Amino acid sequence: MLISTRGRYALRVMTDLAEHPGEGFIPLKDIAARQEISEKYLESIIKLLVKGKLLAGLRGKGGGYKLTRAPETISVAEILRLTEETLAPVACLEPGAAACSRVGECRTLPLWQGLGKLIENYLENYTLADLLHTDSRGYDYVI
Amino acid sequence: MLISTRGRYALRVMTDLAEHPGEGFIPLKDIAARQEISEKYLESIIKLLVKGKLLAGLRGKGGGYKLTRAPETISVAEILRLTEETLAPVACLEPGAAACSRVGECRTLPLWQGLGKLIENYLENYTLADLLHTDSRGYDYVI
DNA sequence: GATAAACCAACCTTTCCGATAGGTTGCTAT
DNA sequence: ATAGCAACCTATCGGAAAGGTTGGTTTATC
Repeated sequence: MLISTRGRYALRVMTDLAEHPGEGFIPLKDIAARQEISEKYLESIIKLLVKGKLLAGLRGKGGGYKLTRAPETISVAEILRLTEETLAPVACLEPGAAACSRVGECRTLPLWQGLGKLIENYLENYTLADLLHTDSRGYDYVI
Repeated sequence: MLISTRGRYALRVMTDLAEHPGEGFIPLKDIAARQEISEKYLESIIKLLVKGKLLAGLRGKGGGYKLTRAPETISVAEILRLTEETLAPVACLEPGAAACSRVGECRTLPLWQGLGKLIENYLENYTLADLLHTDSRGYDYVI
């Protein structure tokens, strides 16, 4: 499993907010209800998005969350990097992974590097705005 | 993490055997030594490969393991499917996943389907024989 | 019959995911 | 000013899976 529930939920939150633009701040409670996700669990996820500056939170009555940037400028990769430990398909490709002592003789490294690059490109070029158009995209989308 | 240590080790085993063709059966001990993997742990991995008919085992003195087919005809996907629970990037794409009740309204499904297909294609078209050529492949390899 | 090797079955430890619970701070309307 | 709303913070927990270990049994060869 490359993407955990956390990541998937984060994406749904962002999509939800993108679908309700110009409505000011939207309370977590509303998002949780619409997306059918536990408020408490969602809270821990949103915290990551706020910390990553993708969302702004406002306290008190009339408060809630909203996007800090336009959906067209936010990539899926950017969102997932905030919730996932890593997007690398294998451990040895993780940023700051203990350099494998077998690098020189490793026959599988190019395979993993190719796969990692493929995934990275895909997620990097898929924007939040793209997610709003449920129709055409998907399957055929290759860099 | 999409691919676990088990999967990576499995690939290294297969590569190791492919690099020593025509030598009959190769004992696990030799593979473990060359690949610097614990014999016992490797045993549990090889068992899966035998069960999946990619390897044949012979007991007793002079015994060991060998490939059952030519490296050109064995895809990386095939190997990984024996060791990994799934190659799906997200839970909702797993074979036999409880059909999500939100399928109709899910904005992220096409994203995941596209990603899953991308990964699948890549691994399906990468063969064991390709792994032996450490050089060019990798990065630029896109379906 | 001793040795080499595949096979088999438990078991254990650590880590992380998904989730819950309860409390604190800051904002706004009355 | 103050009541209530909603974001924010901290801690805890059960379960699953990964990664690995230990010990034993069967089959073949010399």
